Amino acid sequence: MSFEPLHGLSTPELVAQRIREALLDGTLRPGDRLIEADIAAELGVSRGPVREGIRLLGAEGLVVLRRNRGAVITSPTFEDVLEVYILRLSLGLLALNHAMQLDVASAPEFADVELLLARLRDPEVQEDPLLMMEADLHFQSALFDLCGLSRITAVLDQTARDIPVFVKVLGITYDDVDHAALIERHQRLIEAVRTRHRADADHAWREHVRCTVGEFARGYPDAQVEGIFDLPLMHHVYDHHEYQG
Amino acid sequence: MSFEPLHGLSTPELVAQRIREALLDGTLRPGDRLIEADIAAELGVSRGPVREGIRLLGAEGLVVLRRNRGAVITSPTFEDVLEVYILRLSLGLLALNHAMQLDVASAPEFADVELLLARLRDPEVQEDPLLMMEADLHFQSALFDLCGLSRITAVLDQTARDIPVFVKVLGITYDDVDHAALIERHQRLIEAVRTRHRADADHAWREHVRCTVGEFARGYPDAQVEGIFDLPLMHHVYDHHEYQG
DNA sequence: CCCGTACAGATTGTCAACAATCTGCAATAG
DNA sequence: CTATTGCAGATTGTTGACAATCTGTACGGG
Repeated sequence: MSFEPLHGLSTPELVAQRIREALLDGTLRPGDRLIEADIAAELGVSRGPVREGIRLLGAEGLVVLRRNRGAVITSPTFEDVLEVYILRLSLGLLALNHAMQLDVASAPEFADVELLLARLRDPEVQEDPLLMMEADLHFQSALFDLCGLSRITAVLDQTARDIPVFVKVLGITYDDVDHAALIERHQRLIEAVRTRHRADADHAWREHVRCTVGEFARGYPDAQVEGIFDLPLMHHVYDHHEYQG
Repeated sequence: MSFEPLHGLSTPELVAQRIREALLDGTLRPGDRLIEADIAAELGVSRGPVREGIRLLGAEGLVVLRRNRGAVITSPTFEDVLEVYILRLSLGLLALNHAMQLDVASAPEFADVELLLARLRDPEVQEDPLLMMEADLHFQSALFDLCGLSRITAVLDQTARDIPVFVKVLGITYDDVDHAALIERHQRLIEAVRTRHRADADHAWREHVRCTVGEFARGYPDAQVEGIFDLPLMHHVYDHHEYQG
């Protein structure tokens, strides 16, 4: 047996999903307005759920909401992508560290994480860059969930939903990514978490973010990455122990 | 002249605000259900705006939403408070660091931050612990806003809204806080940002969070703070430069 | 006596109509 | 000719009614 939960998504979530898809296939583009009535008519529902769905996207930062003036698709810049990755770098390290303070290797969820990593090896997934990116983010999300800090994982998940849209909308090319290297990094990451080797986990996650952003920057015309990751995240510059007591 | 913006809050925001206030004065308590129709009747509006307001609180983590089953006030634990402060510690450091990479001392907003700090010295504010806490968080919010990273400040602001409610609901006592010391720390923090002395800013913010949490832990019966801030945030344990290149 | 089912009340989800607000354009005054 | 004002259309905000779903209780079979 083992059934899927019956209704996966509520109507507003479905609406939000549809709009995200429209962004990914280019039907909707930055600057476009979202008219509640039009979307409602198109999807065959009333304005209520559509309104809620749009608010969901607003909270996510995918659309800008202005009172009495409706919703407009955001026009993200490469700096937005950088901000998202700064968030993911920092909160990812928090999540990993806290996960390793628990006995996470023996948790049943840990097996799921490994399953999701295996999916990245599927040639069919590797075929489609978007699919690959989504599978990658899905893996990362499951890994971070192990820490059990719901606010932190909520923020991480939010950024994860933004990434594919931003990449698409900004026209970032990421076709020539080295899948083998990516999987190798993730393998090291997961192994570090299992054995609770914090230095390795820290290293692997930093490296992954650095590589991903570097890859994006390569495919993107005018990227200004310096001063973001190289000029350190500040907490790292100065020795932590200086501040004890 | 110079008028205030005419309508400050939308109806849903007003509803959310009212519910927060009800939590702060004890009218609403953890585990209580929020019935849309009841609240609507009480506030003299229809269910629509009330529904939206409740969703706002849901996104904030103040209520738990379950499909078709309504909203229930969360029953936070002290660990929730710790998670919030871990987030604030980490993201605060990011925000400060990025603010100092800009020429922030000459920005007009910087003067506002100093004004908000001055408010903490007002004896009338110091009288009321809740007022003091809100003024403090307001100051911090303005300070972090200087970094110009909207996603990061959005998360910080969200946690700031949670804190007073969590403290009240958990029955945390914080009456005997040393106001002078708090202001002194903030003064050092603001000075460090102005002079772009990153080590000092880093130190001051860490210390503030550590003191605040320590204060809460003192007034709270069974607090388990160890292993959260002392077992480091991970990024700090290992030298950053080890990973360069 | 225990378990599963059927119902009734309560509550959320959805809808379509109405009111309030905004935007752009045209008319008007200076 | 430029700037302000007033309007019409478009769109969001709000409302009350209706539909779908959930919760708890009472009933009936085992």
